[in-house]
Amino acid sequence: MISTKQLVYFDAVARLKHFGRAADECAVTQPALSMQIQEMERDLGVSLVERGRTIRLTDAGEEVATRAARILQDIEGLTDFASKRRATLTGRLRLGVIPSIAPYLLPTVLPELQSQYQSLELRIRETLTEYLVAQLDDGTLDVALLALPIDEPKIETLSLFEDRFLLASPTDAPAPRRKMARFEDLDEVPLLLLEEGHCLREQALSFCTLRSIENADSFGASSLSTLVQMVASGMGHTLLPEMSVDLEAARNKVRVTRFEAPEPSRMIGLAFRKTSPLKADFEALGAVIKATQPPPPKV
Amino acid sequence: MISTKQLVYFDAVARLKHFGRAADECAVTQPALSMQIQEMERDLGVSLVERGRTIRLTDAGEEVATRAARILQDIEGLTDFASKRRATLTGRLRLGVIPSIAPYLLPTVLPELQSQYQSLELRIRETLTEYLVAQLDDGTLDVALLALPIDEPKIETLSLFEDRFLLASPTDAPAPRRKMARFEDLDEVPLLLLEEGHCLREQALSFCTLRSIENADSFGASSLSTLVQMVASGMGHTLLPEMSVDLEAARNKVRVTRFEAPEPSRMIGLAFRKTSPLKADFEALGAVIKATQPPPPKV
DNA sequence: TAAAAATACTCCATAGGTATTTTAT
DNA sequence: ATAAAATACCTATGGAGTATTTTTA
Repeated sequence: MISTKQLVYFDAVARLKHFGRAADECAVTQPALSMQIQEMERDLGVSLVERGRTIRLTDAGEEVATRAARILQDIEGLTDFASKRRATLTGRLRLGVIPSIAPYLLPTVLPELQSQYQSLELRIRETLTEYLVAQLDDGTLDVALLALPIDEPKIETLSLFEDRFLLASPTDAPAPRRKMARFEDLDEVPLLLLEEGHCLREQALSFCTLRSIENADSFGASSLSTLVQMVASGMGHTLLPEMSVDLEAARNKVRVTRFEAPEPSRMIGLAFRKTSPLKADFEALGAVIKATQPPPPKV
Repeated sequence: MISTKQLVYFDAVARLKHFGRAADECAVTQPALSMQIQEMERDLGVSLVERGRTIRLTDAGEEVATRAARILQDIEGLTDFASKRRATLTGRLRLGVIPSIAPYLLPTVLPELQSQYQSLELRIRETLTEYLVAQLDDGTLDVALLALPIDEPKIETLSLFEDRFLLASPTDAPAPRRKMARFEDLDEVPLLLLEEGHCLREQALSFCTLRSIENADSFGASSLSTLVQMVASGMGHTLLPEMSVDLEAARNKVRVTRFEAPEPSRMIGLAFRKTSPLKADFEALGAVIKATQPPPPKV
């Protein structure tokens, strides 16, 4: 089969009409180049060059030279493309985000990403952890931003930062006895949660005592926004991730209280196939996300 | 630089999504193929394949696969083109012919060539030997059909057949004493010739005695047709190449007589640069021309 | 005779093979 | 546990270098 080397050598001969100078341009000796041209003519079964004191391309040689030049351009195009892709976070990146993160982080993260990585083409998909993991698995997603841990053999994760849970209560509820909330406080009141499937629901429940679990609403809201509105209307209390507080507490009248140490929290991180060769890109992505977050809480 | 081998191997991997089967298809072992793919990724500086129990192309890998497939197609196109050109007498052939041959041979030769070599693209140029040789020399002509010998260091020739000269006389001239003409007959009559530059003029003169040369018209006709018309109108005699007799004598009233042995003749042949790699094609061309000629004279 | 390409030969890089290990599921 | 790719190591092909010959103009 015709090699790129032969195409390069022949292209030089076609342009310079001189084996010696073509060899110089290709940084090889004249016999080396001559041999490759002969081999190429043998492969093709056609004379490409008419040799004399001065050389000339045959009619077939002219056509082959044209085609060779085009092929070499395409190969250059290939390497150029690759050299652009060498930089981290370029090209298409399919990012999945869970619903309890997306509305709070993306508004700050996306502009930052676009400004730092102009050639990044982000495709965002927002759905539950379960589906994100399945899509990572079947290759329809490159990376997911969600709450850790993810316990899947094929999945590797990267921790980014802790996101504390705060207690959200109706403003018309009795004023708290302490400045800081305690888990036992939940025993006394109805607890509102997201619907089944949201990891936030399970995480919240994991901090509760048996009593408070019995208080939990078994229907569940379909979004944090709805949940906060329910709290504001006095239907009960809930746990809110800190990243959502600015947005959700601002537009609803709810009282937000931190818990006593140890404060409950979720770990936010990235998940991706452990076979993915894009780990470096995901680390860069993680750095950008982390940078948009306020500094970690002082203990 | 990316080699065609790497493109072939990667194309197989991209299609089959399996190193082992790709290696089979390429008739190499799996490690050999794996090494080339790794080398290609190193060259490009980009991961192309995500390895796991089952493999997957990266986004960059998909793009590279598309480009690679196209490049491989173009290389195939190149070799296909060459394999078509492998046959003799295909593609462009620039053929020069002298004026004293063209009108008599081409009408039979060209249809025969076209029927035997459909993919031959003939370009015909008709001019004097001197210019044909110069154009062979500077590469604007591939081969010329003319009268031999040609004495040029760069030019090689191929003899095809002898073309006898016959004596053409006005029908109103005194009836010849013999059935066969003799050179001395020319001493008695005015001799008409083509104008300067036509090899036919020099060839005719070379058969004549000093006496008959003095009879020669010093102006000269610009074509054989004109010359024969001049003979027909009684202005003198001339030598006609046999190949022209059917056409020229038929439409003019002239008496045509063969010479006694040794009959004067010219050798018709092909001329081309001795460096030309198309000699095989010229031999095929010569064979076709020869085949259109009547069998050689019996001695 | 001079310039250029072809040939002869030698050497080394590397592609490819075999055997084995590592990795992923 | 198994399938698949990576690694280690070795061999051999062939690409490239030097020196020389042949050919063309």
